[in-house]
Amino acid sequence: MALLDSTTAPPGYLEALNPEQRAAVEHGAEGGAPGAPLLVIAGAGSGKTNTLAHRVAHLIVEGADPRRILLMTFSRRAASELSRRVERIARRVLGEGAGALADALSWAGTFHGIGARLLREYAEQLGLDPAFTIHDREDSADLMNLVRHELGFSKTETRFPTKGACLAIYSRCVNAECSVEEAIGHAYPWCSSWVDELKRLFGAYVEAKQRQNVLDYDDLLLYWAGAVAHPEIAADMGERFDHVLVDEYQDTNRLQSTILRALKPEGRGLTVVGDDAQSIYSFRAATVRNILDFPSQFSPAAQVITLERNYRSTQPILAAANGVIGLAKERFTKNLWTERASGVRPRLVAVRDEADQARYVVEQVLEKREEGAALKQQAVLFRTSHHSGPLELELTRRNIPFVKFGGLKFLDAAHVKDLLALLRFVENPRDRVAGFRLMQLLPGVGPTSAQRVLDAVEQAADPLAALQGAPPPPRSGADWPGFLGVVADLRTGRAGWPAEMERARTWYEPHLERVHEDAAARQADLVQLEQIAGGYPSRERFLTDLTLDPPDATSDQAGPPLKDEDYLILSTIHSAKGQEWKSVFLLNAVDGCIPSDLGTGSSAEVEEERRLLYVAMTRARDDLHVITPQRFFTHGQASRGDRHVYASRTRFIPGDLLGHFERIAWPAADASPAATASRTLPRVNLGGQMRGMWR
DNA sequence: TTATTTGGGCTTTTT
DNA sequence: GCCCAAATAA
Repeated sequence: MALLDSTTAPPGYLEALNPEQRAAVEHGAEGGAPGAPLLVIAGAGSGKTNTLAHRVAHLIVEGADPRRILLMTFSRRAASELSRRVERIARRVLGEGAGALADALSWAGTFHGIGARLLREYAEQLGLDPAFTIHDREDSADLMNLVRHELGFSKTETRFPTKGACLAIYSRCVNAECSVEEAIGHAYPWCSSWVDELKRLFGAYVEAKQRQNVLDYDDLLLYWAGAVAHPEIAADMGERFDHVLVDEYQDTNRLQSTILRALKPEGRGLTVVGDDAQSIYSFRAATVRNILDFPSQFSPAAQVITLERNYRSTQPILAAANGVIGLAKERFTKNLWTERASGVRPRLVAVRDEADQARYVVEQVLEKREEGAALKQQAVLFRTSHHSGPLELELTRRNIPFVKFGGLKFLDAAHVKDLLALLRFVENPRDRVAGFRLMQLLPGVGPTSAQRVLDAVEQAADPLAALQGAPPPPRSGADWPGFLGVVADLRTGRAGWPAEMERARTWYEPHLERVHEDAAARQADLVQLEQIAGGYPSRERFLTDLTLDPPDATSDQAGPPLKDEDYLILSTIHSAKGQEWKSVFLLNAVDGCIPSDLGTGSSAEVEEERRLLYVAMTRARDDLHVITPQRFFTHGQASRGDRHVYASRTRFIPGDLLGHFERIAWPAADASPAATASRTLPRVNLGGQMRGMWR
């Protein structure tokens, strides 16, 4: 590789890198000035984060201004991890005075977070009110539903798509930059008779958002792309950043690539990093074309550097993972290799049902802990959030602390949403979804009278004055002045932030007690929310950051576990991206779960499910347990019912790959009739049976 | 007009 | 098991 012929010895802090990593770090970095575009194909466990951190630190050491570096990652967790590492490296090279440098790395975050920041900054030029509030997915669905009702689509002869389906189609149009017809495509065939209505609905949805001064997730990218479609704005924005680095590029969509190209048309100073074998977000319109087509978008073409040496997993684990991805229909990259020899193959564990699966995991986890592996070094991964249900029960019963990533979030709880709606309504009184939710908390106020008040508010030049002056809903009684009072108090901001959280909570608590039976537990959540609020400088920052980057873990305890506490990690495979653990347990490695029976429609979907299994397996450093329960109890029956179906090993581990695994049955073979019986029963189609239950 | 009940349809992954 | 819409009760 021509890049490697640098004649001078590397600076000390680059010595630990292998030649390819070093090439990626040093590419076009002389003097810290922006160089030619670079694509780094980084296989799983190939030291990607480390390389990226070294590249950023190296640029700074060479003289680049950290305030002029834009660093976009997939989650803010990844962004702060990266910033921390950059700081550590820079500090080691530049000495203690470097502390301020990493703080200056202020443009590190997700695409959506950076978009929100830039849009507020450029709001005036773009004709936006900088006080816009941001709707999360549920808020967006609620607004879509309001518009759907207004247009009369909720009572059509044949059923109109649900709010969730409408929003999903809309979102795909925006993110994939395609038409409604294309978005419906094969993913939503049952909606194809509604194309004209959907277009009308989407038009009205956009108008509603604009009247209310709210943006949804997609808007953060869409308005950003719209802004940089104007060359003057693109030039101005692009010039603010000498270097633009994007992580997990395989999971970006067309809209994001449009933004990047507008910011850096020549590709100068542009670095993207990713691995097409780990592309698992196509349901969010991510496309591997972004990474595959990147080099040829520029002339001369971008330099490509491939990292194939894996530092994470033992050789047997890697062999099994390579075997799985080797069966993929299309392969664009490499086989990973490692020097981490081991005689222990990954385990393929057959258990009778999900309860045994949970017991197996607990037994193994405790055994590993006895051997010295902290719980935090061990993770249990699964395809969908509810797959961990039986395990969570078992962990709770055995008093083993755990934290779960993915699936339902803290913020999705009704009481948390209620309180946030109040803050958002105060921040932006035109936000109809917030107001609508809020007013209906008052006894005697339903949809009709809430709408009436909101109509008055929305049209007024001064919405808050209009609210205070609006005729009270007839049956709202003394609660109405109480509501107006809290809104007025919070609006003046006299109490200051975060003290106003307490004011908000005091107002909400009586309503909480009336509406919910388990008020005590929910109150604890709100106290916790108040603590989180204390970490933010203002109400606006709190609301924005919380919607763009919600706390993504839930645990069995009331509060977040303390830093020094030990707990087991439970995570969806999607949320496990970029992470690694000493031991990994993969639940439900059976057809119907992986691949999900919903994801077997097209070959592209099946291929993505295969990559999902690959991602899960490559998270493991030392040992990997792939578990296949044979019997699933079906839902929709009394808890003591015994209706069940049988599942077979995932199609992604066919017979010829079994040699990569140590196959065991657990509990160790005994003569119990159930265990024997299950092994002699025929294979059946789990997905088909589950669907058939509802026909 | 609001609150509650009932019946039918769908059920993933997330910024 | 959850969401939604229509029906029914207060």
